[in-house]
Amino acid sequence: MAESDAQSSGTAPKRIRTITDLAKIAGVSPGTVSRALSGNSLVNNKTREKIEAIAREHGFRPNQMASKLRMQKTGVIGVAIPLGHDVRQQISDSFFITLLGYLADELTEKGYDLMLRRVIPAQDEDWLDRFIGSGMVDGVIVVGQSDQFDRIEDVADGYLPMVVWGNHQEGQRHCVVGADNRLGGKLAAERLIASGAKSLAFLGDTEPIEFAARYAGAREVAARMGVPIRALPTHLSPERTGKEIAEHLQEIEGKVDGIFAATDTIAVTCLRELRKRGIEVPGQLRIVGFDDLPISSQTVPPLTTVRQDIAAGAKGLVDLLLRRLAGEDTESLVRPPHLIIRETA
Amino acid sequence: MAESDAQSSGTAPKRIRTITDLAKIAGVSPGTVSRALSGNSLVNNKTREKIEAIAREHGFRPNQMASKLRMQKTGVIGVAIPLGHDVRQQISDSFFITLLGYLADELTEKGYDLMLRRVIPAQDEDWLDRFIGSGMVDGVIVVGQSDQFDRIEDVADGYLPMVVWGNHQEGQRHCVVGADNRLGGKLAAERLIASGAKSLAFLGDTEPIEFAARYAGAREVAARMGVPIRALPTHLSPERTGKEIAEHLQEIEGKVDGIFAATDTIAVTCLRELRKRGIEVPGQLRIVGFDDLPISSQTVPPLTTVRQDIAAGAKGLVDLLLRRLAGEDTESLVRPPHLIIRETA
DNA sequence: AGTAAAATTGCAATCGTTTGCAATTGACCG
DNA sequence: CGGTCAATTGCAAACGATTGCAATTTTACT
Repeated sequence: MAESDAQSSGTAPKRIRTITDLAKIAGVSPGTVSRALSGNSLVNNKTREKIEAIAREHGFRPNQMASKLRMQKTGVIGVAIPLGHDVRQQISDSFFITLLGYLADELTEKGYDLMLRRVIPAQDEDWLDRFIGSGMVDGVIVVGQSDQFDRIEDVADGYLPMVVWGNHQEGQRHCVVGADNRLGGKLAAERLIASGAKSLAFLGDTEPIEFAARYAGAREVAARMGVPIRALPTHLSPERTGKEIAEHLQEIEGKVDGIFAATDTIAVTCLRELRKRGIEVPGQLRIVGFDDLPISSQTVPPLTTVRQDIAAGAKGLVDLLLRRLAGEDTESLVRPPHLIIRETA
Repeated sequence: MAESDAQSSGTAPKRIRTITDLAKIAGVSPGTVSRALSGNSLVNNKTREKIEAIAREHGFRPNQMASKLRMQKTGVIGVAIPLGHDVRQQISDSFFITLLGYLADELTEKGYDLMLRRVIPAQDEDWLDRFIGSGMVDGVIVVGQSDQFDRIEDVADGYLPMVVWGNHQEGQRHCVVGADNRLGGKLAAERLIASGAKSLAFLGDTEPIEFAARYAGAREVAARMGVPIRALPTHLSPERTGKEIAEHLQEIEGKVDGIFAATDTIAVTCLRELRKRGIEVPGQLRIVGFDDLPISSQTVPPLTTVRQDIAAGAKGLVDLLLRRLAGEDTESLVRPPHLIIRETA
């Protein structure tokens, strides 16, 4: 059966591109087509069926841009990953990536699409305003505060539908979801000390606010227990991390016997360097990580770590965001982390 | 200077929401504002500066929905991840996730935004048409063919700007980027045999077309060398994988001495199960993985694997897609994988 | 059959930008 | 000073869907 075309017979040759084309074919007005296709309105069943049939046959779908413009909402949630400290950080860090996966799940389930944007604040001061003001998204989830805490704070007052993954600070104005990093740091330090460490080190960048809090928690415990602790700064890009850790290990050999890694990723790399150097874990040196990534249970020996529940975190982010979209001014959600004792401490 | 309006003093109370508001304040027409803000057009420098100043001051940004509607392009590339076989597969599989990270990088760099959509074809037959026809994206990258080869083929003829990550088959119509899986399979089998294996097994789901090709390559080599090979089907969801592999190992104990894992993720899990059972690698059993994920160099012993260059793959996807957006009908890009010899085979 | 009420449909304005074309302004030259 | 030409600007029609309101058709009932 086929199309033919032009002035002759059969079915319409021209593709249906707009609701108006379809209306013409169906012999009704565009308004009716719109109502029929959106389902909910009051349209005669027979008309609706006819319209739907035509739409199906021609594979027609209403243009979303037009629809969204008219409806003043996009059905899209923006997810921004600011890469403040270390440009390649989060992309390779399975923590963020895993979180992203769960976010996609949750949002999809709630009927939202997800627009992903990596931002390098150093190159684009205005990233957050741009993202929000773009009119492309109904709300924003920021994954990781990076070094952008202040910028996020600035925006928070004027823009309700934003939720941030990260650390919570007394009196902050933006809504965050995250683990209690300070508590996590305490748990880690306590465990290291309990398993015999006499001198601690925090391995990782202490700039990012989440990490700073972890370190602070560890310091608090260390101070209370009279154990020394030092920070060993590390970048997060996988290429540099290995070398840096090796250097640190060289330097602290014999002086430190308990390492609290800012991240499981770092802990795993560290574990590998230790093996290279023939240092026994946990015999000579104890390690505790943070996150409890899937790999962490698979290392040799399996990693003792502080677990944050990523799936629950994602659910929390989406839940709060939806409530904010509905106008509610939600509180932050800080979940307690849990110590997972395996074999490295 | 200043705005006046309302009945009193200072700065304008009403927010600038549209280009027309701004035009009114600047005392020009909306058209001029549009031109000024888009930069490229012919507008008097002084006018432009004035307009830009006002825009900056009020934090005004043109509505993207309207702009995109008018311009008939969105600046967004859709990335679809079909979860055909195993719903939780890709989300947890670091391969896809890593690829996604690189895609985000590449697209951002080219000035595109990335809209992520997980699809469960079983629940939504129409996913690809919907995504394409939504008018939300200028082009589509499909990450993984899953079991949707045919559906993708169907669409390929009528829709140019689509590129797929996956396996290439003789005579297929859609443009893919991917590794030569069959060759990879051959490399793996050759290596296993070269390092002494006398009886092989392929560990992983053989349904997905990429995996099937890997298995086929291995079978070809095995046949040529007169070595038996069998398939041990596995799911990819991390919760089930462990148990399944354990069962397989139980069953094949002593009968198989070379395992080709469909994926590094599977290989790593397998390695762990082998350790549990006290089987020596590569002494009693050899393993080769596929992908060369970051973890793979960190296992104990480090994993021998077939490497596909994910970053290059992402670059290829984006590059081809952009060329297709420009109207070119590009060929598929199949890159040779490389054997990375470490210690498991 | 006549009429009121209910159910459908059509009309036309609207969402906020972009852009071809025409009108205006100003500069420059003889 | 008039005229020509280029540089700026304004006008108004798109882009394609949604929706309040009014007009029309059905249905229901007396």
